[in-house]
Amino acid sequence: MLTERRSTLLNLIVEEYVDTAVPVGSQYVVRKHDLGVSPATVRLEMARLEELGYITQPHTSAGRIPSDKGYRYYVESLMAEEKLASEAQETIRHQFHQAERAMEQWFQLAAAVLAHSVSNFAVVTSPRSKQTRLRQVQLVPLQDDSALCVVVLNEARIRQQVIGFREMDADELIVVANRVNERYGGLSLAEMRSVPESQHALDALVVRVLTELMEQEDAALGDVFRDGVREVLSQPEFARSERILDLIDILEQRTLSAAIPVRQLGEHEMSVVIGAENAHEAMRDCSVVLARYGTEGGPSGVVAVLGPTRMRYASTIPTVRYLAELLGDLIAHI
Amino acid sequence: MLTERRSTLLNLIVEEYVDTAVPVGSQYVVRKHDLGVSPATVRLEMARLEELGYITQPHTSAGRIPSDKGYRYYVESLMAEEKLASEAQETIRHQFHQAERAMEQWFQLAAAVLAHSVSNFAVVTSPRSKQTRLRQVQLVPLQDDSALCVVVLNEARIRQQVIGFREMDADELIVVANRVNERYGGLSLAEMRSVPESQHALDALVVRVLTELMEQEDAALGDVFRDGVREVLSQPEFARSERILDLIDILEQRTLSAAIPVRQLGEHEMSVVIGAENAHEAMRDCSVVLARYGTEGGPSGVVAVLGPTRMRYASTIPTVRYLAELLGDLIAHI
DNA sequence: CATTAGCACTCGCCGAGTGAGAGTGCTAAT
DNA sequence: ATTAGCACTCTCACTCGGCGAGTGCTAATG
Repeated sequence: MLTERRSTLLNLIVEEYVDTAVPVGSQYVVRKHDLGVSPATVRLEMARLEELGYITQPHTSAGRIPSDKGYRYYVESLMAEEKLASEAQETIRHQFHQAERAMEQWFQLAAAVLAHSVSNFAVVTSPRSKQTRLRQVQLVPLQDDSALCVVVLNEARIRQQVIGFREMDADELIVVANRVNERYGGLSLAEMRSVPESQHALDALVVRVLTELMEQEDAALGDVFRDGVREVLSQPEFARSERILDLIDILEQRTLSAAIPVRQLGEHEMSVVIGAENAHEAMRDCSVVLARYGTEGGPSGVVAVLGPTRMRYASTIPTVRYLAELLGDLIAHI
Repeated sequence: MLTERRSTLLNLIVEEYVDTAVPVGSQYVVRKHDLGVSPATVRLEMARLEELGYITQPHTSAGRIPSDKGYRYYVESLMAEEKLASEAQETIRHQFHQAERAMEQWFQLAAAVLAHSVSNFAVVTSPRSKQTRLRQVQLVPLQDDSALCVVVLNEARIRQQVIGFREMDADELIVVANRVNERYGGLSLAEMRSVPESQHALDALVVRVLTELMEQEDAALGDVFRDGVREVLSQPEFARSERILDLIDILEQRTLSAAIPVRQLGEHEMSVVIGAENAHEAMRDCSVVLARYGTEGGPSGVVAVLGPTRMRYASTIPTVRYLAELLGDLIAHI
């Protein structure tokens, strides 16, 4: 625990630095917010805070900047979460009403809105539940020897796959689809496997495709929607740096799931990962704020923001939380 | 037309500069490729080429670099297209065989392969034909008052939309879907509109959703797959520049369709847009190489590469062409 | 004992100055 | 038409010094 004075000092340093991106000096602190003490005293306290590991100097004779530990302390003990302005809430809510129908767009929209609100990179995954279940299969004839297999899974997930056949006709496809739906509709992967294999060769073929596909689904996260590369890259810490490229790689690729530690996140929980706490090398000076959204036990997804460690936690965290709630409400109505 | 000597000189300058990104000086040219002339002569010719607008100097006492006009002349009259090494072809072909089944992934893969092959940003759009046609509709019950409307269009395009009903039961949905399929299956938007409206309220509702959706489809390009932000941003021209951000914006957003002039591109044609020929301000020193792929009169999509004007046209163009052919073959087999 | 004034010291950040190198254009000779 | 020679230009990299912000230490103070 820190003494009262050190706490307020650390608080000041974090907020000042987050605001300006300039190392904070003792005189500046005293001048701007008048604590009743002199710069010298502040320096003493700063030296102490540095020994304890909460702040560092980029070089001798520069001001202090918060260390990862300092940010962590700030987030956990000092920060006063800024309430989301009700107008902001209204704006966000409004944008969602615009696109009510096309569910696919919700998540993209969520990512865009979030990225814009917090001026950083945002990620939203579509919700899914622990177990994939088959809802319905449809076989659409393409050419003489192939058909499109349209698979509807729980949570309105849709997958498609081309299947090649020896020969077939359109009517038979309907029969096959009906049989498969009857036997396998509503089942999870494990349950499907316990059903004895059909004698009909076509059925078996379709089922094989289905199980393969559902295996993949069970392993994967939801679809990932991102936005805000521009926002995060206009932050001064990335303006002139080769690390940008590594970061872009992370943001762009599917490596994303590695960067964002979704797994260890319970229902309705929030989590903040700061700087070197990140698994990924290139994210040493980034932080991630993430929240799970969704219904208890039902399908759930993730909302996350990625930015420099020097991030406005006090407003980012509530915003992420708000969006998670919003998405939770939305999908509850499906 | 340029004299023979000036042509070869321009050719040298372009290829040298493309390779090294360093302005090309007279002495260097003479030393490296021995034309039978002195630097002074080369300088004279260069001065002439500059007057004619094919090359420029970044500043007095620097070497010359090609202007947009110079690149254009190179592409149209000088360039010897490098044949794609047959191993490279094999590698690419091989990667496609890996992912034979999941058609959705083809285009993403194509973009990735292309971006990697040419070390620039790549875009691939999924194929679609001039007119959207309805193939089949499926209604999947979600809750008591809503259903998922799964729409299969031509070229195996799938769209989904949630529809809310007053009330309904699962069996009725099947009946509705069958009726709609019977009456509207295989029709284009225009044709659908000429069919008199159904008396069944549910049918009409579904049809309304369908037409709305197909309108959007007709207006939009295919799905867009991109890859290679990293590649293009590691090019030296973007390494230290604020224009990166604008460029990223273009690459990321849907503005993309504005950046890539797909419209004025006939079947099986290729097109190269150089520097200031681009509509977009931020793309002043970028070039785009694009090709249409697909079957005659049938569905078609676009393959494109975006990079700095200083791009290896001689290898990029054949690579783009090759990928277009490959994708054309692939989708011909659906 | 905590606080503070005073002071010497340390760095990073310009801005000016400099020399080297690469490249040019011009002129006069071939 | 070509080319050797030369003066000139401009960038780049480097150095040097002053400025300013900030620090840590010491000694004086309440």
